[in-house]
Amino acid sequence: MDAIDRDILRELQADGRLSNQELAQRVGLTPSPCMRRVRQLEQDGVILGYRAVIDPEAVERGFEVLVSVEVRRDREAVEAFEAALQDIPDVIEAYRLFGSPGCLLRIAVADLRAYERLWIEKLTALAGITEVNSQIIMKRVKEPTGLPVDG
Amino acid sequence: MDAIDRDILRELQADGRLSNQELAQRVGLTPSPCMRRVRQLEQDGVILGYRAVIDPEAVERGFEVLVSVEVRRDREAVEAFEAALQDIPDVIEAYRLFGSPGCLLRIAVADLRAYERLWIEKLTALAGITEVNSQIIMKRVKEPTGLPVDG
DNA sequence: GATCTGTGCGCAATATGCTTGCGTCTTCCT
DNA sequence: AGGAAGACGCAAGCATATTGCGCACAGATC
Repeated sequence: MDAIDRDILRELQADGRLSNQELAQRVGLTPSPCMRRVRQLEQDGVILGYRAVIDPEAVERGFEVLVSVEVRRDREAVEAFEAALQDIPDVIEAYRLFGSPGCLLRIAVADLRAYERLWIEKLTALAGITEVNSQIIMKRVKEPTGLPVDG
Repeated sequence: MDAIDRDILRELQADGRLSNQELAQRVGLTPSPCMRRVRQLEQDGVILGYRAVIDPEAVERGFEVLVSVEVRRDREAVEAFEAALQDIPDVIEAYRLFGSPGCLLRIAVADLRAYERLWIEKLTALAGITEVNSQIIMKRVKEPTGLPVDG
């Protein structure tokens, strides 16, 4: 993992569909060794995959909410809760935290009405929960644009 | 935007480097119309881009922290704060919220030591802040794997 | 109910880019 | 200083992307 590899990571993070030729030119290599490096990075698990980024509005997911959840502090409740999360597609992302809240969910739905329905039908119905606190996102201040690659 | 378009979005979200041939086969089309649809989705802004997903551990960013920040409630302070965030690469993602906390940051650094340095050098140094609360992520319960595409 | 029109599919040909084997150079270790 | 391993660049063969064209289907109009 040298400077060129890091350049490759930066470029592919910005545009995952860069052609090998273009990528090679940008990092100062010819196509052959460039592709070998990419393959190597993929095999080593440095590059986990490639993903298209979709506009949430276009697929009716423009309304995002952060939900703090407190779960009863016993193993069964936690495991059941986390398993249940997997089956709610609206839950985009979930973290278990130290301290309070015990868990944070990021949820994407169409609008406030859709969130109300999700809240009443799914979230409050989850077992072992002692507290639910919804916070609507006013604005995304910084877009997740990938990890910084130092060096 | 019909059922085939949604299939395309699902497939490309799962693997953004799918060849057009393979993609066409999966959604039940021949390569030509399939590529035309993809181009259209790109032009319409439904597909915002493509991105390689990198293992945070491999680039020294395996230690993630969620930071709640309270900012003084005046326009200048908020704008200065949000502008300052843009210049801290360790801040991967930032949301301005209704209610409390006023702002939530997701931060990725190498380890606890690196976070301590960031905290003391950058976070506490930000102007207009009234409260900073760091929460270390114990576990990512649900991986962000893209948006669900209904239909 | 027939015709017209617009939209979208599939086919085929061209061009582009990917992929692999091989020779050469550098670098590091002994 | 010599040897070996790793990485680069070149070139050839091959897969894939890309474009223009003809055709079929659906909706609207008369």
